[in-house]
Amino acid sequence: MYALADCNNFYASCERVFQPHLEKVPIVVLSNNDGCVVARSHEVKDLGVKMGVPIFMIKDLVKQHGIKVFSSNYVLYGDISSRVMSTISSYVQNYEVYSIDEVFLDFTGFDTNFNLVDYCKEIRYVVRRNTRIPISIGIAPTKTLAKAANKLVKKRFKDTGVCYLKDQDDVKEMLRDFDVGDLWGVGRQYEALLKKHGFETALKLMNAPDEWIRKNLSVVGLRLVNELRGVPCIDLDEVPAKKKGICVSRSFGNMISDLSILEESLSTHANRASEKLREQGSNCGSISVFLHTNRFRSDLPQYFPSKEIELPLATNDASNIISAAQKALELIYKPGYNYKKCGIFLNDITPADDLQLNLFVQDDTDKKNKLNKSVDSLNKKYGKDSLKYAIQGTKKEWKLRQENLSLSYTTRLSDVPCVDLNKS
DNA sequence: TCTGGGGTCCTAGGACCC
DNA sequence: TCTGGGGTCCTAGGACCC
Repeated sequence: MYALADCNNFYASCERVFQPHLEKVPIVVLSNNDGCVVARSHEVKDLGVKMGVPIFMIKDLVKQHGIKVFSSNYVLYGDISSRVMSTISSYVQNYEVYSIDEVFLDFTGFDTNFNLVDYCKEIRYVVRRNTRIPISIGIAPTKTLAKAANKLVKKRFKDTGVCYLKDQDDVKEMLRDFDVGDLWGVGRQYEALLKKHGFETALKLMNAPDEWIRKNLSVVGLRLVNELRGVPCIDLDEVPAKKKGICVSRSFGNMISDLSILEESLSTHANRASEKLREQGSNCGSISVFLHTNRFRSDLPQYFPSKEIELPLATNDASNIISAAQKALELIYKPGYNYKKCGIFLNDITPADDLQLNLFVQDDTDKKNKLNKSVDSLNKKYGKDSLKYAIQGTKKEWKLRQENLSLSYTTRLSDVPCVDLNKS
């Protein structure tokens, strides 16, 4: 048995933790740069606001219903997520943190000793008590079915918050009118294809012929169908795998044409990317830099260049990666365009302790390692970018738009809420 | 005026080897 | 007129996830 626990309207719920007066108020949280709606409280969902709509398209609705709008505050969400995960993980030996707001639990053997529904109700209660975050839990014999069960909670088991598919009879019963497009692993393309061929529900897909699935949805689709049949094909990944590629990119608050400002922004991304590389103990063998103009402005000239640079020695050194990024940027930069976004990819990732030397290249890795280690520990102690490279600049003319950012209630001392005991 | 930022896996096809 | 039978590796593109 597996369970999937997920946080309801996670980002929106996080904003409510320290502003409880927003409990019944409709709220949305926006993507970076205050662009699109990425989280909605249930009041907003009821108003018909879809996931991912640009906020400017619903500004009338916002005004009319007094929707509270938040910029995304990933520091807050990340911290609350780790509190939720640590509470849940105390109930089970093996678990997989699948995303910022979801965790798979391995309940193998639990069903003989526990009433799983009661057990999960207790988990829900304690998570809510410890963190104030509401969660839903789906339980079933495979991860795909647990995902589906979790989805069913919101439709049919709102009051208990738990849905348990004990055996294939439960599964068949529940999947009879489960939209095939709501399954984990069925996106827009597959949904259209499946419905065109008469597989409108999860139950119909479960009974589809293997050859047809293999041919049209590849082995990934076949795994999905087998999981629906109760045959586990997707393992629990307890240790997150090392990234095979690392990307850091951002849109700019405003369009930018000036090379020196692009350099500041790109080197900040390059620096961050090198930090991610060091965090997982890897080197990269090549980098690639890209620029984007604003694709929604059809009235302006468009330009989407990118450039890959191979490094002489695999590295995770910030200065090496920043200077390679700068070189690439100079090769693709053209004046006269209004750029909206830039970013860097790190590729050819290898373990840092497994460095292939080059007869013709001086290896100063040890020296660089010492420097990076010092910089990383200073930034850990004093806060992000306390110590940074001069090319990153200080003015941040390229910074994100974040007009409705909440405080970092749990991670910055000056933002910690105060309680006046005399008043209460 | 205003439209996010990350990732993974699989397949087909081409280039190459003997 | 007739032109084999194995492989590997890489890349681009397309599907998916949050």
